[in-house]
Formats: sequence, structure tokens, C-alpha cells
Amino acid sequence: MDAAETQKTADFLKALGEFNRLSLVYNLCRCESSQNAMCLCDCCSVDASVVSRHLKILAERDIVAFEKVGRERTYRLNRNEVATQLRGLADQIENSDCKGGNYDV
Amino acid sequence: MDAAETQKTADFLKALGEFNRLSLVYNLCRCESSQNAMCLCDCCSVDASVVSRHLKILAERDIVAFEKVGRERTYRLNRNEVATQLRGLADQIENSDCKGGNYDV
DNA sequence: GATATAATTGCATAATTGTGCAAATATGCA
DNA sequence: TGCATATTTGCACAATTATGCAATTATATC
Repeated sequence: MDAAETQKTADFLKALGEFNRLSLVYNLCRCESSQNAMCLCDCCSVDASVVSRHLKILAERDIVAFEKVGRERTYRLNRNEVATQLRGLADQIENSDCKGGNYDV
Repeated sequence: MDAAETQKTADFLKALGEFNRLSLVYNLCRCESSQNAMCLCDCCSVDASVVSRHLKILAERDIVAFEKVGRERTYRLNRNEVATQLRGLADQIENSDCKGGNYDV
């Protein structure tokens, strides 16, 4: 478990671990089709610029993907990728894949 | 998905989503037995008081459990609980349990 | 009781992060 | 071209968070 990978995982979890961003994720979760940012604004009572920034953070961590459609930008949740990453972490923690070089006393 | 539950999930993810705290979790992951805080200090190069505070946050979210042993406090990872929570979130996101009341357009 | 070690807490501070508003950019349409 | 809508960006600021140090608490041992 090198530091860079730990940092990357932490960044992923941190991106999900903020109320408005998690609300956006849940909101996208409910939608079959892509949603534009304006539509997503409705789910959290913050300025559009704030939603824009949160979506940017989610996109940077590959939690959402976006596409330009006209003057809109539509977002969709990367369901499989996010689920896979969460399950990978769960397995790692539960099955103790990391038990090799043991610090145990 | 009410706001309180969303906040709780966000808090859980936020607790895991910080470099030093995630390092502590990985470190505990490698140990079969409980570890005291001093021992855990070794894995992140910060003051003991910082480790103490991070462990407190992890304990508040039920990510770790502790026990008083003499003048030490020993910590262990709540493997199953953490894994279960992560998998629950993965399922929710992937299977779109929340697709019921649909905001879709 | 005196002393040593483990851990926590108070306090100050630095760093990061979330936010709103106004301005800028990008694009579609009349 | 001119105007409207969608989104982003610059800026300032508030709120939160991470950190270290010193002091304190708790407990074990001499």
C-alpha cells in the first residue's frame, strides 16, 4: 500500500464524503438518463456555481462522466466504476489482503 | 434517502477520506490483534495527539473499536461493519435501489 | 507518595474547503 | 449581429479541519 495509492483512495472517498456531493450522486443514481447541471441544482439548495464545482470534483475522481450537449453539459454516474472501487476497498478491509508484511506484535 | 442518512453516510466516507486516517485503517488492517495508539503513531509521521484525535474520529464513525488495557488503549478495525457499509453503498449505486421515485426527465 | 509512560485536551495557527456573487465564456436561436 | 440560457471562473470570505506544542489526566510501577 504505497502512499500515492492511499492518497488516491482517500481523495476518492473524500469526494464522496461531502453532503452536497453525495446528494448529487444519489440524485444521479435515480436517473436513467444523463442530467444537466441546472437540473441537478434542484437537489441541493446552493448556487449553480457551487454545483458546477462539486461536479468538477466528482468528475476528477471519475465518479461521474460528462458530455457536452449543445450549451449544456450532461452528467451521468459511473455506476460500475464507483461500485467496483467501493467493493475493492471492502474486500481489502475484510479479507485483509494486506496481512502479508505484518506489523503485529 | 433522507438528509440525515445522507449526512451520516457522508460523515462515514469523510472519516475514511483523509490520508492519515486511511493510513491508520490500513495499518490496523494488517494486524490480527489490537494495537495501541503509540504503536499506530509509527505509521504516520504526526504528533501523538494528532493520532489520538484521528482515532477518536474513526471510533465515532464505528470504523474502529477500542478497549482500555492498563494505561493503554488498544484499537482494532471493525472489519465487517466497514466492509458491509461500503458494500451497501456499492449496491445502492450500482443497482439503483433508489430508482423508485424518479427525477428523470 | 514519587515518578514514568500512555493518551487526551486546550489553545493557537495554518491549510483546506465550501460558498455566493459578479463577471466571463460558450453556445443556441431569432 | 444581438440576445438568452447554461456553465465556469475570479474573488472574497466563512467555516471546517488538520496540526503541533504544552499541559493535564489516567494508570502502572518503584
